[in-house]
Amino acid sequence: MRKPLVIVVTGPTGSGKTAFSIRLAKKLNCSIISADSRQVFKEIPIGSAAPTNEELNEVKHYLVGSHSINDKFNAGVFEKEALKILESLFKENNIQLVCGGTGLYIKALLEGLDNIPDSSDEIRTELDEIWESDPEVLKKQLQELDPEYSKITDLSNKQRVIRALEVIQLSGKTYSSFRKSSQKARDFDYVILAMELPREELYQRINRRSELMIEAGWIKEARNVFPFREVNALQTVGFRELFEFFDGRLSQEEAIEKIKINTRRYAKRQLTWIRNQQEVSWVNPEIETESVIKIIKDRFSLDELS
RNA sequence: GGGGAGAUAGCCAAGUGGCCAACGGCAACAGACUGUAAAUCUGUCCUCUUCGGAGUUCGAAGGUUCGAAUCCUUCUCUCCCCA
Repeated sequence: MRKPLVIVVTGPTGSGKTAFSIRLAKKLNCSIISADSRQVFKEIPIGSAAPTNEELNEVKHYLVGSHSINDKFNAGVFEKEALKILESLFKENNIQLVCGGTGLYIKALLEGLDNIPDSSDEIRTELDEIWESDPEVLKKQLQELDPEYSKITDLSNKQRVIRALEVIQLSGKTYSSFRKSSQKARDFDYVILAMELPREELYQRINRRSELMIEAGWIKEARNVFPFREVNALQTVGFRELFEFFDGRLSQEEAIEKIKINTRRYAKRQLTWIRNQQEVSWVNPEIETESVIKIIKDRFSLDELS
């Protein structure tokens, strides 16, 4: 018997992944596991452009609104939870869908993360304070403690430097000693479909969607989570700008304009990742599901697909 | 009609004789990415380039000067004030 198959639907924000994946899931009679680092949080469905309740009723979704912004959620947690869900879903149907725009999460699920110690808030806070007062201290420290990683990483990238030092503190070993980039064995095959749209059209969709999200009550949603503005889950395009609006540093119009710009920039980063980190098949989000199924059939010479 | 201010690269904007292809910022484009990833960071950004350079720019046209985005003249346009 052949291995189960995971169909991954990815693409930049606003490219139409959600609608596409729901169409495909209904055809294949399977569920959808979301690979989206913000849609997991139940407090921010509007701001993360999560599937609507109607959409959620059409197809069973996992990892959408399943966690709280105060929970710890990251690529490692995602890898573990998504694998567990997949395993149980494969008992019903050996084709399943993963849909999302968080490239790192998808990579973690498909290839696995190396066994590196999990993050520690205490150490991070401590290192963060040092960085804020003088980044050079930590840069030098990393160069001494892990010259190998210092060479390949960007020392002006605070998050990278802090993570490396964090791992060193936690383990007593260098960060580079953990980084094997070894692919973990997975008992499923996968194919990645990426939504392809002309850049101009994508940007127009993003602009329009930002307005719709505001109309749908995004500002109220943001007000509700405003007290937790420091949590990682809210270091997110849109919320930051709305918080600035609440602070009185931006007018509402300015905040919305900035949201559009920053969402476009985010989409661009996603495209860079997809283009260079993964091997994907580009498809137009309007494509007929029959054509998609044909692409997959051809790839895996599957006959049981109907 | 009279008086004043200003026109700089896609946008905002600094520069008031040589160190200016022109500070900064934004947008745009490209890239990196292993537990913060909707995060974080890097590069390009007048044209051409064998990346050493070469060529054309600072509203327009003239002029002064060894040398002008910067000084002078005229013209065009924009804004403000008084009529």
